[in-house]
Amino acid sequence: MPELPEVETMVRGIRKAVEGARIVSFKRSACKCKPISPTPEFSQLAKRITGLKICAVTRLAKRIVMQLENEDSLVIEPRMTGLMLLADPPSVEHLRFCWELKQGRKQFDLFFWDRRGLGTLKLYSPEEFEQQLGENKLGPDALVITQKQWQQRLKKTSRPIKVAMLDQKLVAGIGNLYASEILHLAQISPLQPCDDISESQLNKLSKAVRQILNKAIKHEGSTLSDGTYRNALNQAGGYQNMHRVYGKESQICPTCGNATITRIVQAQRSTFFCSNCQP
DNA sequence: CCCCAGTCCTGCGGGC
DNA sequence: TGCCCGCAGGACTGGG
Repeated sequence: MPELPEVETMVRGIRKAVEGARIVSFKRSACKCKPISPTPEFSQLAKRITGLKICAVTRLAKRIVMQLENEDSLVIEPRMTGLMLLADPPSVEHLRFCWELKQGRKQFDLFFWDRRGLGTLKLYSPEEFEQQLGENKLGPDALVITQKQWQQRLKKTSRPIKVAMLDQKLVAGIGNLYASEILHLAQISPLQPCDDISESQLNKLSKAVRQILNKAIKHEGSTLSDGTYRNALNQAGGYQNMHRVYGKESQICPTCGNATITRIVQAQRSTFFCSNCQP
């Protein structure tokens, strides 16, 4: 499921080809499943972006932002199963949108593919962008947040740390999979109340966040057994082979070799941890 | 304001 | 063999 590392991999995978390219056409795919409705509606959005140059492709938390030459931003949120691809998508039936792009003499396609269709596509003016995705809507990016900021933000709440880490207003970019992996490396129980976390634990946490996310980026993200996540060239990631706790219920903890991994449900989401390493 | 449960969406796997 | 149900978790919404 695309979290920060997977979205960063998508951005890096399309950036070179897409930055500086011009949108020749924008098409909606006629798949049998329920169509994704962009904002604004498709024909209006198509009219507003056709012919424009894409100046920059960046990541904002778990979103992909394509900055257009007229200052509008096209924002893609892959959510659970969305992919941005330069290569042919995994299947034709879940292809959602296609941008025909031209860079110099080269013409090529950029695809948005999404099996479950929870992904979103939105076009924002600069004012709308600030209103919808400004600082009060999203916390600091997980790769940039400092130990001091963690401390200031966590002391304000008594929620369990794992639940708070998924709150995008508190910190942006961490999702369910990496939250478990980060807490395991930091040796912190997912149940620990935020306002109860010690200085030395904060230090471990802020280091573990960057360590896990950077390593996951290096390995181009996690492709789970359903095989959904792919990079821009439709290739699987490699970080799933390095998971220590996520999806490992009842298996021996690879860190301590003693306890077995426990699965609990927090805020309706699975959490995996080792009760020995993370007391 | 804070927090939680419910909702969207599709494919898959288990139970019968 | 086929059907039904629950589950996976991004982010948003409504209500306590």
